[in-house]
Amino acid sequence: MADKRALFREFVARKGLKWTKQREIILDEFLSSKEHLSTEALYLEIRSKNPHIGYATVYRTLKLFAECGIAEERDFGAGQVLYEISHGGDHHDHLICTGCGAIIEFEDRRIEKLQEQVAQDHQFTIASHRLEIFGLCAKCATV
Amino acid sequence: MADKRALFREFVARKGLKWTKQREIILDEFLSSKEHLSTEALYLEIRSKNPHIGYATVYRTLKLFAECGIAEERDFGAGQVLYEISHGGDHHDHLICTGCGAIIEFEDRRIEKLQEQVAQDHQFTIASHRLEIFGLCAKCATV
DNA sequence: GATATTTTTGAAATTCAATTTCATGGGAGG
DNA sequence: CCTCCCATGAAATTGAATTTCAAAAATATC
Repeated sequence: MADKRALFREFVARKGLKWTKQREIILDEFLSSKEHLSTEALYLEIRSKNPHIGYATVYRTLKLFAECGIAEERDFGAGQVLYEISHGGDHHDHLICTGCGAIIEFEDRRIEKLQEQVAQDHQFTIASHRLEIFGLCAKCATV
Repeated sequence: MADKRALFREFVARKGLKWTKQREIILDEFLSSKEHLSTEALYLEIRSKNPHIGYATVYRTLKLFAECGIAEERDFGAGQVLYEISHGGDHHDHLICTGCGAIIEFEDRRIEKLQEQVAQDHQFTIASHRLEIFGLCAKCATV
């Protein structure tokens, strides 16, 4: 994760922005998290350790992460955007458990290929895509 | 489309709701539209012919359409929900032009099959899914 | 290392669609 | 008719996202 820290520092420098204590704290907290977090959730997490950091700062910093490329914004239609750590260039999609909220990532080249074919059939140029499968994970299905 | 009208009337009766002039007008307007409409857009369209119908009524009626099954709610992440007429049981996905906003529907059984396979690999039970491909349509790509 | 310059911060305000409230109006059965 | 209960629509509320603005902090300049 050290490289992601470096990436963000470079990004901040390149854009003529400033390196602040808040950005460092938010970056560390974000990179050490494992889940898909909402701005609110990350804010609360940070708040518990650093009561002086405001929501707006977390919000703006997450936007910067996304712009920089170390984070990705995901809208699963639950009314709030979630941020996840960007895992390099390989695109992945999601299985979302409507029971417990768990989010499982997966990758399938065959599906991607078929998408390209569909796009071609419609003379459509792909910029991005998202595939989300909703249902129940193994744990929730047995309850 | 007459069958969809019948479906909604049945639904209204079954739920002990009432058949009103407003619901009839909104239903007709919705069924005669061809595009993916936001509540706001449908409201404005209806408003131009029937100034006495309120936004809340259009909003609530679209919700009823969705509950009844003659409409589907789609959230393409553009900040507002769009409604489309439900085309029977066959699921379809979308190509969304970020240039002109055009929405192209497509269907691909092979992709669906692969999704089922992925779900199985993760002991995941599918309830629904959505696949959206963003990019440029033929028209916008050449500009 | 003091000062000027520019960005950042955080509390509060604003936005915008979605959703709810509530008093009034309107169907359907008795 | 009349009574009950649902529907309507204007306005209020919600909730997340986003912006504002004055004070504070970081970098550049001398």
